[in-house]
Amino acid sequence: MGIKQLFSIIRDEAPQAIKEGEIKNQFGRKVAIDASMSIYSFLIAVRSGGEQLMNESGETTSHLLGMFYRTLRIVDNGIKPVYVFDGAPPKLKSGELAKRFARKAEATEGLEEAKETGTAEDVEKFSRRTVRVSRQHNAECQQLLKLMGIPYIIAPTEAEAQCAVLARAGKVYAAASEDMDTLCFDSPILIRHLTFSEARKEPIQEIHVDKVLEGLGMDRKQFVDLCILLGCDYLDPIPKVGPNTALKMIREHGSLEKVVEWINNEGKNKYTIPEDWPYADARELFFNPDVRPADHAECDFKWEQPDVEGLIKFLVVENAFSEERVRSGIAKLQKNLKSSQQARLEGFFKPIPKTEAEIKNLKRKNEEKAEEKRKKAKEEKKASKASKAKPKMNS
DNA sequence: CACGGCCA
DNA sequence: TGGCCGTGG
Repeated sequence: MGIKQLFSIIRDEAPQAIKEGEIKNQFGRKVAIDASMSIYSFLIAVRSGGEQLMNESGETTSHLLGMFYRTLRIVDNGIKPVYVFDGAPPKLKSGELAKRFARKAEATEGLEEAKETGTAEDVEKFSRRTVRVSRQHNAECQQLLKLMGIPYIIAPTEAEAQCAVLARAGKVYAAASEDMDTLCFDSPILIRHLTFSEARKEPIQEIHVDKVLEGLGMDRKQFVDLCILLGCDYLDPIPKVGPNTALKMIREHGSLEKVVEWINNEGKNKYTIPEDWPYADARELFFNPDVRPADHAECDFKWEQPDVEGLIKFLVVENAFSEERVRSGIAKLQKNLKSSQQARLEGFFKPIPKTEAEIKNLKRKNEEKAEEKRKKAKEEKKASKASKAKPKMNS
């Protein structure tokens, strides 16, 4: 899922595109978060004894707990999140792609089921693999966010694409996601690991798409083609094509059309394009996703006071959360909303006046910084090559 | 996953 | 102070 190995390519070929930092650096920023993806990871990770957390009626609460505490942490760091939910799965012209993938998903599920031998470990594995975000999970999280005063919007299709639209329009600073696909949808900035910088040791990464293209020496179309070649959500990968080959192919041939043509002729002894490989449709999904324009009313959002009684009723009464923890969480929401209003009043977020001279100065400084980074990165690359160190990197 | 409590 | 581990619902 997602684009495998894209991150390591960017790290190697366009290190200037990745800025690393801590969550404090994000203070005061608005970010768009792919809600459905977050919910999915909560359903998988928030467990006790291998089982999802539940309320007294036996209904899952893992997604609510994950979303509640993660959002609190984000807000507590002065970040203003807007959550974006998936709408319908993307419709392709033929609708074939979606169907094909639904079948494939069912098939793997069946396989897992067949393999299941009944040991506790297998059951747990199985239950994790068959996790799907349901309509109810989404609705409950939306209810929670509403009560928390945190805005959300529902995308026509893919949340990633909608996040990118918001970021491009400047309605948020960045799209926050673990999924590199967001870059294909042309979000200017992608923030990865937004939440787990303090908890784990890993830094927050900001990936700047313009720098990615610059470093790779590609235009956006070639970049998307590269991503498709690396294996996107919609298409099977081409056997024997890994990151190195994919990069080489796009660089040598310039486009997927040419790559396919080459494989079908000169390259046919080594590579085979999967039988059904509608790459043009996949590309179309990245270039013309079904999204709401940023100036649309549905893309208006604001942060509001939490509904204290509503939250107590929903989380404590209906879902067995600890009242004490919920109340202290609410206090954080109130405090941070107040302090961000205060900051605005005091002109903390006052836009920097951009006179000609200032812009020039800023540009010069950015150039210098970039140059310095490039130098440093080059040296680091040399050093790591010399020592043959293989940096570990997993998505 | 996120938190808090515990211990070195 | 920070790393580990149990608990949350």
